[in-house]
Amino acid sequence: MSEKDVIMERCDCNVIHEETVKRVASVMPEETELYDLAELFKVFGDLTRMKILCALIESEMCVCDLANLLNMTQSSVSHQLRVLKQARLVRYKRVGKIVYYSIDDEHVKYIFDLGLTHLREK
Amino acid sequence: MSEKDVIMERCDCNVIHEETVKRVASVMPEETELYDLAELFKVFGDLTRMKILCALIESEMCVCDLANLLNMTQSSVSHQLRVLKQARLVRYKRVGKIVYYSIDDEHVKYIFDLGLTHLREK
DNA sequence: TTAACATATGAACATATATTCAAGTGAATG
DNA sequence: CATTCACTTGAATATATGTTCATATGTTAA
Repeated sequence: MSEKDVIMERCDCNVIHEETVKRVASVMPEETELYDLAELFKVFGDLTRMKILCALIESEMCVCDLANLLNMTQSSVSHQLRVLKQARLVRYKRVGKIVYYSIDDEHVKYIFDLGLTHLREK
Repeated sequence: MSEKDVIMERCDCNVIHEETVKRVASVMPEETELYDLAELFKVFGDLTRMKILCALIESEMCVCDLANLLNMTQSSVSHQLRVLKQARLVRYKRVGKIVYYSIDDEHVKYIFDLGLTHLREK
């Protein structure tokens, strides 16, 4: 077995259903798309961010309000808002010293509700 | 300021919109429900699991097939299938030596598609 | 019952990430 | 214009988590 073969051989087991594997391989989305998708759900996958999103679905709020509502430090909230902002799930507007955050996209609520539906039906 | 007050005071900033905070607080779901929701999305928030789910949406598959399709070790796939199993996103059936995995819940596809929709509309 | 195969699992390791702490902006206000 | 307030940000730390490696389990076939 050549060195190249060794390098190529990443799996330690055999293909059992070759046709299935081929067919599924041909319809799999681009890796980058699945990566982005995982990154999106990763943002939803944290209790703090979930709470922030849930609160913002209900009402636009400033950072201080969120920190008080969630009983967290303002810094921690701000860090998480940054993550939500980068994922384009929330937007903000500055009014004087105060920064108001709100949900950026209707999909947030849909995804939120769909998750709840899944949980409650089990 | 008493010791109790110090303990209670976890936030380092003031409530600016007290009415809003009170109202939102009154409609926030139970913490445990938001926790479960975050845990659910956390499962979607990993590229490997995303690939596995995406593949299983297309077809029932055994562990070896998945490992080959995704170019991963059998062990790694098996570990992730365990996570998906615990989240009730996939189910399995044993046929002889081979274990076939499939999607356990129609919601998986809905959530998957909703995520894609969100990404593609930006 | 021994060997081979498909899969599962525990421990170790490396990496990712959430929170805290300290310090830094930017805007209003006296 | 110095101070206060709302917020941001970088670094450090602690924790969570994904992969690997070695080994164990369960099934079939020789």
